[in-house]
Amino acid sequence: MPDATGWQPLIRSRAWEQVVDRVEEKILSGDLRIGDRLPPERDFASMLGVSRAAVREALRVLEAHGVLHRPRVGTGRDSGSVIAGTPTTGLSRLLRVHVALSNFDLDEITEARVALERASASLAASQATESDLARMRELLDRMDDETLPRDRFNDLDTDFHMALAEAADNRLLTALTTAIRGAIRHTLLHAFEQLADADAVLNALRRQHRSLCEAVAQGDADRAADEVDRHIRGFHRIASHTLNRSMPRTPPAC
Amino acid sequence: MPDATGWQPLIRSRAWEQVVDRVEEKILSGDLRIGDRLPPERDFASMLGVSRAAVREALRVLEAHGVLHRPRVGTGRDSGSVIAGTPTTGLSRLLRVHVALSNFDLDEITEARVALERASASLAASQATESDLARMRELLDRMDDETLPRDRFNDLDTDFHMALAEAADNRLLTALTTAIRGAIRHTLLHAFEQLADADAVLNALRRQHRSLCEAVAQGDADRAADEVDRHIRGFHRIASHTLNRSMPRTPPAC
DNA sequence: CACCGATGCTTGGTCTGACCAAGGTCACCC
DNA sequence: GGGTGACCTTGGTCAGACCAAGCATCGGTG
Repeated sequence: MPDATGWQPLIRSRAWEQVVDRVEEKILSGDLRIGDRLPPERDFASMLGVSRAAVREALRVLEAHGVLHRPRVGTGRDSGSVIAGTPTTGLSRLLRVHVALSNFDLDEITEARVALERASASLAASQATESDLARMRELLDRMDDETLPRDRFNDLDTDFHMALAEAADNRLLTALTTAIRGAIRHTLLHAFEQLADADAVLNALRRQHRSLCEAVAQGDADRAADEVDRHIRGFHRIASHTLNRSMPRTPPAC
Repeated sequence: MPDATGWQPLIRSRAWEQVVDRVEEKILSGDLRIGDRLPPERDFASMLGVSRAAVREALRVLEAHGVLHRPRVGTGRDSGSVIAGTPTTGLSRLLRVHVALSNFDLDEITEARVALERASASLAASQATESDLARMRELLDRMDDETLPRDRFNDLDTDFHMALAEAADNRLLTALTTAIRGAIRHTLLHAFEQLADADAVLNALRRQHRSLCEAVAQGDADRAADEVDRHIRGFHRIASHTLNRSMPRTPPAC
């Protein structure tokens, strides 16, 4: 929106920004696809008429967004900077740090998780394959181990929810679910470790997972959505209660 | 997951990655908050024992993720790199480029939109303020203008959906909705411009918006969710049909 | 002929040092 | 007192250099 005078100051875009834009243009227009290679940094720099440093800063941005693989040295077939298409890592990192900056609190995240996972659950119910179900059941079996350390349980829990998202066969839902889950991993783990009545809670989680899994297997989309909804909100209630007791206040800024 | 031998190759992390990690640690631990300043690049580099280039590459990554404001030169109060907390820009850019890389197709995106906006709509229905409703109605009034160019209509449509998300008072839902909408802005605009029976479609959209807005105003969460669901799926059906006719195939890779 | 090691090229990772431009500060001069 | 110009700080950019890792090639050795 222009300001009152209709004029706004020019923002000179920096060299590396223009490099990012060029690459993104090529991707948007379909010129660059997953697996394609960008020119070597030195060549690319001279092609674009900028310094190698500018190119490198641009490549770092693209890599951080999951657009490029970690570059490899040498002359091999996949040496250099290769177009990737792995949004999850960047997405997760981005969400995690913004969660830490308290742009998003746990209530908001829970609400979004419920929305996304309800959708995953009902899609999964209508189209999960046998191998999807087998994967989910295998994870649940491993979670039944009473001697499992908390962090392993938490990781398996994460894997289960990711398996559910994958069963929905929707990569965006999967990526968002994975990213959000990754972003709050530490928070959840902390909650797990502080649990007052841990065994009861863990058993409740196991029962809810089984029941969700059953609903998916039976193809009951509505029940699957409701199960995952109750499951997430239930644990969130316990977790936020636990966390509030152990960290009553965030320390004030200096 | 470790490989069969239980050993996996070390991945030496690069200098700039360690810088990013340091900054993120400080954010995760609460040491750095929104508005705080990082040291000047030169000082920061010598503090961390790396070159200025490494620091700069790290700052670019953080900036791309919306963690830092665009740095300002000079000695002013907000000169240098300031912690930001603006996830939407980075999120949108990230999603857009991954949409272009066909990591996500329009069906998947629509499903995710429906999931997120159903949640927004029902939350909004239960807690929208008068000013939220006024904002939404004002946008709808402006969309009634028959002479509006298609791109303006599209932008107002976007604004309406963002206003809905904001009425839900959940910043994560808002950020995700905005980012996804931004990622498919061009696609939707293209669909708008290719519409066969444009007036009929636009009028249908207007009716659906009004009816959604009414449901929110009446506090009817379930109806609001269903309205937005039908609205999004309906337009998606038309849009994908239109787009398929105008661009029957993506050209094969060379 | 098959195998293997040395050598050299390509490529990313890093650092140093330099210059420019923009924004602020402050002392000096009218 | 007010303007103004010198100076400092800070990011933006570049050139050039060196290192280490990965590959390819070639020549020697069995």
